[in-house]
Amino acid sequence: MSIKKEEKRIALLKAALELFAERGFNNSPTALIAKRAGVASGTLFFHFNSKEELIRELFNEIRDRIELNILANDQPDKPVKERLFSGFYGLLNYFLDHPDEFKFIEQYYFSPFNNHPNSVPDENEKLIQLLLEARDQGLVKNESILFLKIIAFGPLTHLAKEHAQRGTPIDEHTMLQIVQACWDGLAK
Amino acid sequence: MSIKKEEKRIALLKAALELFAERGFNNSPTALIAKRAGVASGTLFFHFNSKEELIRELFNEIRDRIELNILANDQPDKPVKERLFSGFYGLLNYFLDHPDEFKFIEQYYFSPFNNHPNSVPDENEKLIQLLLEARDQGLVKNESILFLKIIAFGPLTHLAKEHAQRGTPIDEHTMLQIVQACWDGLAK
DNA sequence: AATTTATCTGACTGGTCAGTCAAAAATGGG
DNA sequence: CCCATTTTTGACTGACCAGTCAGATAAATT
Repeated sequence: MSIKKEEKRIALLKAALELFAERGFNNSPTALIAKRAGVASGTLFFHFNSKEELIRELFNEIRDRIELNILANDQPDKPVKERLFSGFYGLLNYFLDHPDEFKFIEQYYFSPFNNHPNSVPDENEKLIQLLLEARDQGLVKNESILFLKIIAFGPLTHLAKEHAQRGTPIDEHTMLQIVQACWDGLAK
Repeated sequence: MSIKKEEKRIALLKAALELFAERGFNNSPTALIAKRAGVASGTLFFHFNSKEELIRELFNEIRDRIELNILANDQPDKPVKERLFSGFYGLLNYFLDHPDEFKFIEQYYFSPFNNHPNSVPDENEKLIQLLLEARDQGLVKNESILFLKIIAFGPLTHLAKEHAQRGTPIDEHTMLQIVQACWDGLAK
């Protein structure tokens, strides 16, 4: 497998991500994706068996990038509260920096692909583990994991949505406020 | 304009809503919508000029239903705090009772229709007015409307999403908890 | 260099689907 | 009942698009 090949694969995924965010899955013909990636239309089907496979692989790749980003910034020796804080902040920051990826995930979430057996993997297992740890330590309310997820991720994703969809500018102050509010909602 | 005509219009909108929730906009051919509504394929285009118009009208209708539902339950003589509480609860309840409508709205939100000039009207103006009123009265934090919206609607929509998408059962207790948590996040 | 293998190309195809339209059926007023 | 108008029908059309494939080119192997 040559380097050239990998390059084209990446160019195709990048072009697809851009177009999906701009125009949606169904409004982005494979021929257009190929064109933007600078390759012939048939090439897409050499790298991916179908448009659906391309979409799935793009999803997996993005999920991994997010997970990696969180893991990279985590400092396991720090207290759980601090780790959660920077985890939330990091996730929010990532979504604001990568609105295309956020839009893509939301589209994927509500797309038919989701109804397959192995559906909707959680994008941020690490943060959920940390939440459970915090609960065990009595730092946050002793409630169901559902409750904790809603309170923690609801505001974060809502803010990211506002930014990705309407382009609302979000300053540092607002981000910190929201992260703090998430924590307040969780804390005992 | 006969009653029969109005009936078919409604049947078409209902069939479209069901199919959109089940299969998404693009996976729901107009012929299939017509079939489920019990009319011939051409009839759809007598009632709506295009598939896009059908989608837009369906969105407007659903937005109006939600707004009406909130207004119907509002008691303007009660204190603002109480009105906000029951407003949140009512909205959450509505989404849990009408997952198809919720799914539709989310799809619409991330669809290309959204990029038109007159895009994304707020689904719940009334609640936002109440939020501002509460802020004026010093009941909630003196923060930007953006902040208030994120804290109030973030958890609500996230819970509705969980229910609509994965079918997670939501009991009364959880609903009240979430509404309470929203308030706690807002309150001074 | 010759040969095999991997990668790429773009014209083409078969299927799908939004939207049309001529003719049929239903409605309603006089 | 007659005629005009509204509403419905479903076969049809033209555009679009995912995916194919035969042949071209580049890379790797001998």
